[in-house]
Amino acid sequence: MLATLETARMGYVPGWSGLAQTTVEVDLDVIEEYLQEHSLDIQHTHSPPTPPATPAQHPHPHQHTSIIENSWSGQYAYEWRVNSTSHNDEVQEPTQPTAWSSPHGNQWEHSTYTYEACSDSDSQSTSSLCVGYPPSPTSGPPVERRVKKTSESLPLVPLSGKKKERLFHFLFEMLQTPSMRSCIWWVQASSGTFQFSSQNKERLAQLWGRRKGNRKTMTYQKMARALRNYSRTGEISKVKRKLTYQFNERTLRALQGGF
DNA sequence: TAGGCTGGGAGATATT
DNA sequence: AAATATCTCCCAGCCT
Repeated sequence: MLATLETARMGYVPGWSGLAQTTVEVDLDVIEEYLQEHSLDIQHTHSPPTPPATPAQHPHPHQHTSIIENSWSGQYAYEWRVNSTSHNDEVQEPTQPTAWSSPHGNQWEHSTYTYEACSDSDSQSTSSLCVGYPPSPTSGPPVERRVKKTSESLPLVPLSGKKKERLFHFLFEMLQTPSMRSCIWWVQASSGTFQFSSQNKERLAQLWGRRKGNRKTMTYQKMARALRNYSRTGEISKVKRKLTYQFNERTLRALQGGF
């Protein structure tokens, strides 16, 4: 378990490279149960790597696999260290799970939980993004809007006290999680453009709500409202394309750890 | 018509 | 304790 935690926070989980192209469905009940019972414990149930498959041809819709849960200890300010310099355009190559560290050498803990695979018809293009990776540069340049407080609010530097995980952290983490690609994926990783699955966006929202410990169910609509608030700070902007948003450059760099 | 987008605004909670 | 930040929640209206 410790080894798993260690490898997770080091940005590597065995078996991930093979999971990268698996389209899965999040079983939120399992996640919820897990989160309730093992908020910090590790449960790494990893499925054998499966060959790339589009949702339509997904062979094992209930296959178990693992994703990373950032339990967000909140003890220290954070700084992302994501190996991102090799981002491909259009497609996010299977990458290592997000890992971040505090300036004190502490790193956010990750735990893994099990969930079941899912299919998403809407993400076919998407999943093909994952497997065949058709380009989707049509999203065009980000829409610049409103006043920006920009990255003043971005925790690039050590902060004192505790910090809660923010939505864009969560989204970035999900984007780094290959098995979440049925819910969210990079349209153009190099530009920070990402898209939600119209079919699984609610699942992702629910996952966010549960991570935050909300009493009521989080919905995509509410999550999107929070995303729109980011347009005021400039951290994320809406792209003129359905369910598509874009991290601004500084936010993306900060998340990637590249300056 | 449905699904998605937008923005106002009040309220809750965490952080400074 | 007060101010501020960051959502959360609901709503109405618009767009495609």
